[in-house]
Amino acid sequence: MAQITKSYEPQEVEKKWYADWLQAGCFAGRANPARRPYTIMIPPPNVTGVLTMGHVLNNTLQDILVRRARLEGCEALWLPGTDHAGIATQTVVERELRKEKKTRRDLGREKFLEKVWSWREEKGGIILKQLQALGASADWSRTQFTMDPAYSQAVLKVFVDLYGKGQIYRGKRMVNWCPVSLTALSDEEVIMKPAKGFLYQVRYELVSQPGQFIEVKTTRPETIPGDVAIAVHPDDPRYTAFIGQKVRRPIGPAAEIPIIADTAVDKSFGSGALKITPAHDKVDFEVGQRHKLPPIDVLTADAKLNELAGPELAGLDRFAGRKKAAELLKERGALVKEEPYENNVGYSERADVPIEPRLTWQWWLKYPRIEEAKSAVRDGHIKFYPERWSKVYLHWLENIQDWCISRQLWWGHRIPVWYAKGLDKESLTETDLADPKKVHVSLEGPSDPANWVQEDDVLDTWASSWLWPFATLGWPDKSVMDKAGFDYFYPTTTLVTGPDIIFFWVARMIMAGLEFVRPGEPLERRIPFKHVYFTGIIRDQQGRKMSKSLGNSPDPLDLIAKYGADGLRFGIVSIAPQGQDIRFQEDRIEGGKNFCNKLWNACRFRQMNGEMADNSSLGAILARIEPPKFDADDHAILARLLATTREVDRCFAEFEFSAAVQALYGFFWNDFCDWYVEVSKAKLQDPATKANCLAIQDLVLRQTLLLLHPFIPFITEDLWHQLGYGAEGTFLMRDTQLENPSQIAGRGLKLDGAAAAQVETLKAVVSQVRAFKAEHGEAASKVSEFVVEASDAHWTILDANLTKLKRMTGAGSITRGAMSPTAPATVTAYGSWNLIKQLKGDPAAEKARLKKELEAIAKHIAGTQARLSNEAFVSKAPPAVLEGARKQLADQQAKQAELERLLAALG
RNA sequence: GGACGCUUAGCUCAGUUGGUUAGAGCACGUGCUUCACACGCACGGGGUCACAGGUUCGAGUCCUGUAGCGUCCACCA
Repeated sequence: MAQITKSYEPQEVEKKWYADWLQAGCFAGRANPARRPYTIMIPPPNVTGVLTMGHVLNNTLQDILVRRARLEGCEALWLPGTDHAGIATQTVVERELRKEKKTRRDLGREKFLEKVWSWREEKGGIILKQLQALGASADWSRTQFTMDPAYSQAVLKVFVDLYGKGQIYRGKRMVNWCPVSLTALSDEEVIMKPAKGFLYQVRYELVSQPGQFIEVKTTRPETIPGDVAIAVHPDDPRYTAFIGQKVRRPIGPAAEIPIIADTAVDKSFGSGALKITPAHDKVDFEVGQRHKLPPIDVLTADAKLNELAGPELAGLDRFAGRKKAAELLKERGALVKEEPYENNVGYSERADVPIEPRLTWQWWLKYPRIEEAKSAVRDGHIKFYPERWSKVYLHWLENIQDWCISRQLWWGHRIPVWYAKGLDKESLTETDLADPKKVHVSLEGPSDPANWVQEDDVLDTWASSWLWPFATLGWPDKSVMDKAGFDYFYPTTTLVTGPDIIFFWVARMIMAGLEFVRPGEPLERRIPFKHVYFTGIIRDQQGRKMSKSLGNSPDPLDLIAKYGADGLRFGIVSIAPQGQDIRFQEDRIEGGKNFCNKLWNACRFRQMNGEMADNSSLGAILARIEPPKFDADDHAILARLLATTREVDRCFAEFEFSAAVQALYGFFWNDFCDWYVEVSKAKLQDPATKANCLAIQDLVLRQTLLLLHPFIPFITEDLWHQLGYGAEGTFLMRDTQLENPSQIAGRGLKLDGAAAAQVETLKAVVSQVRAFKAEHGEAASKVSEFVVEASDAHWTILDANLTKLKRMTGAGSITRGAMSPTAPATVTAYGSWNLIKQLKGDPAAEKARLKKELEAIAKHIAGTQARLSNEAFVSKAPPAVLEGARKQLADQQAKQAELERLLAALG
């Protein structure tokens, strides 16, 4: 066996093991009835994306879950893939085209799509390669892409199916229009942002009473040419007389428009009168509908004013038009007032410009299974972690609106609808739409394609990714599903994602699963996943979201190069408590690396301290352990090992990853390295205790590697083999099962519970003695001589641990005897320790020190006594607490007495 | 306007059902090239747990309110 190197160098180790795992097919998930399935579908990143810190966290957690599942004996499937990301990808390619001074229309649909595909060939999958560098144990042979032929078939089938069920319809309605991307957007893709502007107070002259006006307030004077009415509240006494009268539109084509009454008007806002512009506002549109007032659209698709806005405004961009309209109003004396105003404006998420409410023909989806989707979460078939997100989810479902699923883009799934040639698509009626001679909807398309024209629009990306949990397993093709193990792996076990896509993706997947999978079967067989773990968002030091545009996100690959993939994984998980946003700190990643190095060196220490014995199985190690030779430290370390194992179990059950990491860190670094390994140094010198001590180390290291493996897979796999835990050709990650503590405890080991408490006390004593030395100017490494005055019981304990204690306190000798009154002493839980090298201690200083300590203890005693003399406390506190307080008082008083005795001895 | 989250050491954060003197990592100070590890060891300084009330024998923890920060939802032009 090769000697373990002095420090851990991750690069070679990571490369080697990832290649070996791939080579051996360790990541494959295959239906295996002998095991429980554990399934995770990756939230598919954008196909042309690159790895961000958010991906690192998200995918590390998924990898942790599947690796742990494997160790628990599950058949784990982590299915990877990418999303075609319609708008995002198309935007990127169009930007490239613009460098050549071309637009997608110059190329035409077909050529443009070729370009996108070749872009995808070039950049696609980079992110998956990056995930491999992170150690992701996904089944790459199953990699899916939402534009793959089979996946696309599933998407189109769903469209046809829902259309057949009447859940999908075409309608001319108000949509959120992005004037840059030139497409409709769903409500979820619109972000409300406060925008600074002006509130213009405008007066409209009454036709019948010249010189009389009605005033309205608006932020968008450029849409006045599109006004079709002025609305007031029917119950507003100020305006009762105005209802039914007409006013003149102050700018744009001359027109007389009516004053109408509608309850949508808020009496208390502004003047209480509202201009009605049905083509450019959702509420106005509804009002217009109610009053049968046809909309006048004064904007073009890219948000310039058109000829309907009148010659003064036509051709202007909407913002220039706004200024111009205000000027025109002023000139005509119609502008009463103009005041700075801040209101919320909807922005296009992708293009970051204000969206326009726009009346267009679109395809709409009435969500299926809304009620079932609610109960799936409400009744606990799907559990959210943290639970509070379920409230957000339910609230959204309560207020759900039809989903605009068509996009005026080219990159995406083209909608499987054909219109009869020559049909005027702009003026379709309900009857036309229902007529199969005019509108054809099918997977195969019409049999006489020459007579038909296919719909130009494509589907919203989310209208493909909402099928991810089952379309990736071959749905709806029965033979592919069987091959993929659909029956075995669905429903998936856990979804790991960010709360920012709870509506976009999570809720929709739930509805899709309920609608399409295993129709007629119980809800719990149709849901797409059982657990949803919502990660926090990674922020920078200033608390800003990490994003490419801000450039505040470190490149994960740089971090891997610097700290190793394991270091990065350990670090990121340790700062990611459940459901809380994370402020990224690189020093935590460094901490991860340092932990790996610590682990490495502890194994190195084991290897340097004796021949490796039979480590081939847990049983083999347990057979080498000799319980009769156990001392308190042996009992204590194994008890802590079992407790840590249980704690990690609990953490996995409750998705508390950072708590698991902290538990393992504390156990390994503090309990094992700082104490057990240190006391081992004495035990290893003694042939009588050496073999048992090494066996215990082997047991602890083995279990620690198993527990740590999901978090830091590379180094644990490597050390697993270096220490002989795994045979050649086998893998920790694939061929090993995590045994639970009761099994370990069940192999003839009776752990003494009291030993742990004794070790804790010994640690405190050692710590106190070290501090005592430091206080008196003796370096920890300096050999000191101690005389201890202790009770028989305490001395017995000290005596039993003498060699270790000498090493831990840096003592040449620790003897029992009478104290020197002049040498400094410290009162510990196990006797008073006298530092006799300092015979010439300064009695005055020593006195002062003791007095200070006495003062402190007196305070504590007073506090404890006060509690104990409180009648209510004594009668109401639980016995354990009461007893604890009494014992505390006794200890404090004993210490006080001892301090007083020392003080008296000083004279 | 509604909902949710956060506020604990200089920084980033833990703190399970209320129970001794509130913890960790980093940073800081002192001392250590001790035969696993300086990516380390030992010791130390540092907190009126945002604020104000309340419940309780006992509150960082439960309740009410206030403030600040953040997120989401919402058709006030």
